[in-house]
Amino acid sequence: MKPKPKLTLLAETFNVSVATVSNALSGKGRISPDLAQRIRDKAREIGYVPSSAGRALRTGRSGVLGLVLPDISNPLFPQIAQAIEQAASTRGYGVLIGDARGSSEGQSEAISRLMERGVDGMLVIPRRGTRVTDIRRPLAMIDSPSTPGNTVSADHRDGGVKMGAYLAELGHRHVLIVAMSSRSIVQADRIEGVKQGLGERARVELIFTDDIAEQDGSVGSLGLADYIARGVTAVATLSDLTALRALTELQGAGFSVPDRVSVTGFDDLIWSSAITPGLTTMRADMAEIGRLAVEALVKSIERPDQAERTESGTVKAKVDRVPMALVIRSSSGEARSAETQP
Amino acid sequence: MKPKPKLTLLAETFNVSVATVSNALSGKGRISPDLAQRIRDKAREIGYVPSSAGRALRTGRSGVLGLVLPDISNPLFPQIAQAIEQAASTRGYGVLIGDARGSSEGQSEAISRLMERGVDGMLVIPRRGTRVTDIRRPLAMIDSPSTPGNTVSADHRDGGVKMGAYLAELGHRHVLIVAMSSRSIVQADRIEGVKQGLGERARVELIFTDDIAEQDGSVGSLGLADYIARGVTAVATLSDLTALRALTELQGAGFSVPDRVSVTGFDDLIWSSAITPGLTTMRADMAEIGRLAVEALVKSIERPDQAERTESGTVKAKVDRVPMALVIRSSSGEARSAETQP
DNA sequence: ATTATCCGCTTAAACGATTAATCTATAACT
DNA sequence: AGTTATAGATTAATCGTTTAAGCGGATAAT
Repeated sequence: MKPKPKLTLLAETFNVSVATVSNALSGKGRISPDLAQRIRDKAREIGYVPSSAGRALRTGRSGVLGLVLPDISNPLFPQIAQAIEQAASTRGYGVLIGDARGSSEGQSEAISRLMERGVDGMLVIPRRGTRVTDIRRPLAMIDSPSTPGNTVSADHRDGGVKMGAYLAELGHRHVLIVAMSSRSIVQADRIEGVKQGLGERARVELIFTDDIAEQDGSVGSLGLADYIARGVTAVATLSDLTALRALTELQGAGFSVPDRVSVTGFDDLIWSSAITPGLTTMRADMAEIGRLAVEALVKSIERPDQAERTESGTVKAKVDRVPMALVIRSSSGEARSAETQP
Repeated sequence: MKPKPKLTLLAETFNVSVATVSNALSGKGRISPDLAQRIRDKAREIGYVPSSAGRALRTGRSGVLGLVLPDISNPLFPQIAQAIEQAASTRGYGVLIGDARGSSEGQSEAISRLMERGVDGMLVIPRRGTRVTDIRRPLAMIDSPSTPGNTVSADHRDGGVKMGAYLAELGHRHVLIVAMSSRSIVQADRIEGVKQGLGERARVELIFTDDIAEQDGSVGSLGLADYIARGVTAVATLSDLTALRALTELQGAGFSVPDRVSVTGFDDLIWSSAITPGLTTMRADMAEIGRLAVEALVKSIERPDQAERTESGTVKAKVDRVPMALVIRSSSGEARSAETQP
C-alpha cells in the first residue's frame, strides 16, 4: 500500500519544487523540455492523478456539469443522457444528474443540490412551464425553439411539418393527432407542425391522452375505433409511447396496420425498431443536440467574455434548433381510398 | 453583485473566528447555543453555501458517488438511475454518471474518469463477464446473486421461478423461453428459474435473440408462428423489449394474445402498462435495490471499519438479493387445451 | 564594461473549509 | 484563598494544486 502520489512526491524524487512539477504536467510556465518529459514519464509510471479537490479549490472550477431532468423515468432520458455524457466527457467534463421527480419544487431542489455540489454549469430540460431562476452559473436549456431561453433543441415544429407532409403525400386527408399534454411547448410545436405539413385541405382531429386519463381515471383505451369508423386513415401520435399504445390497441381490435390505418410516432425510442410493424417515427439527432448544448455551455464557462447569452440569461449555441429526420418503417402506408372504406 | 459568501464573511460580521463559524454550522466543537443559532440564521439569510472543493480538500471526501452502466441506452437505465439518484441524494450524495458504451474498455475508461473526478465510491452495473479491478475505493456491484462480488440485485432466479410457476398454474405445458444473450448471468439465472418454476413435466424450448440476429443479419422476425404450430401455448421472454417484439409479431400474424398464446416479459418497463394487452411481467423493486446498494456503499465510505466486504472486495449489503414481484396484466391467460388446438 | 534579456527554477501566497491544540475568563469546589 | 473544571472562544496547521513574482546566472546587446 503506497501513499497516494501527490505533487510533492514527484517533486521530491526529482529534487525540484512542486511548482516545477505542476508546470511540467500542465505545459505552462518555463521549464526545460528534458526535465518536463522526465517528470511526465515518471508521473505516468507511478500513476499520478491530480486531486480534483485541490485543483477545484485553486482554480475555482470543478470540471463537472449538472444535468437536470423533469423525470428520469421518461423514456427519452437515455438518449439525452448518453449524448450529453458523451459530449461532456469528450470535453473533459463529468456529468452529475439531478431528477426533478416531476414537480417544479423538485426541479428547484435538484438545481440547488447541483449548485451546492459546485457544478461549473448546468444543462436543464425544464419541466413544462417552469422558469429556471437564481442560477449564478452558466445555464443551457434544452426544450423547444419556441421556448424563451432555449439554448438548442430538436426543431419539433420542423419534425411535425415533415411528418404531416409525409402523411399527406401518402394520401391521408383525415388524420387523428394524439398528443399527451396540452401544456407542453414541445408538443404544441409538434401539433402546429403536423397541421401545417398536412395542409389546408386535410381534416385534422386532436386528442390529449392526459385529458382521457383524467376523465377515465386510468390508462385505458384511446377509443381509436370510433375515429376510424369516422374515416380517419392515419393516427399521428406525438410520442412513440403513445404510438405504441395506439398500435397495440388497433392491432388488438383487428385493424391492420398499416393497411387499414397508418400509425406514426415521434422520437425513435428503443422499441420503435423492435416491434412489428416497425414504427415510422421522427428522430432527433440527440448526439448533435448534446454536442451543441455542451459546447455552448463549456464555452460560456471557459471564455465567459466570448460567450453569448439569450435575453433569459441562458447560453446561446451556434444554432438553436437541429432538424429532425423522418424514419420510415412499416407502420405507415398509403391511405385507404375513400371508396373502399366500409 | 455581492461577493459569494464564505466562512470569513460570516466570521467578520460576527467578529468571531472562522473556526467558530464552522463549528456553529456543523454543530461540532463547543459553542454557545445562542451564538450558534444567530450564525446559522445569518448564514441562511445571506445564502451561504459551503464550498464543496474546500471541504473536499480538507476532509478527503467529495460527497459524490459514481454510477457506471454498461450502456445508458439500455431501457432499464431510467429505473436504476432514478432509484440510485434518489437514494444517494437522500443520504446527501451526488451521482456522477459514466457510460461504458457497450465495451469492456469503455467500462474501464468510465471507471477511470470517475476515479479521477474523486468519487468517494462507485456503483457498477457490470458488462457481462467483466471484472472490475484496480479500484481503490468502495465499490458496489449490481448484477445478479450468482455473480461473484454482487452487492445486491433483484433475485432473477426467484423471478424466473415465480413466472414459471404462474404459467404452469395456468396450464401451460409447452413453453418457449426467449432470451437475449447467452452470456448474460442475469438471463441465465432467469432461464434456470423459469424452468424450475414450470416443473419437470413441462416441455421447454429456448432461443436467443442475439443468435437470431447473427444468423439473420438484422432484427427480423422471431419465427414464433412455427413454435405455436408445434404446440407452444406461452412465450416467456426474459425482457420486456423482447416481449414487445413477440407480442406485436404475434398480433400482426393474427394470433390472439392471450387467448391463443400467452406472452410474458421481465422488468416492467414503461411501456408494459401502456400497450394492449397490458403485459404480464416481473418487476424488481428498484427503489429497494438502489437503497440497499447506496446504503452499503455509504456505510463503507463513512465507517470503513464496520463495513463488510465480499471476497471480491466489493461492499456487502444487508441482503444480497431482493425478491421480484409478478405483475399480472392481460397478456397471459389459461393455456388453450390440447384438444381445441388445430 | 555596463546594461538588458532570458532561461530555468524556486518562493510563497492563495483557494475555503476543518480540526486538534490552546488560551482565557468564569464558575465550582475544597 | 487556592485549585481545578469547564464553557466558549481562538490559533494555526493542513488538505493539494496553481500561479504571480522573484532570483541567480548565462548570454546577448550597446
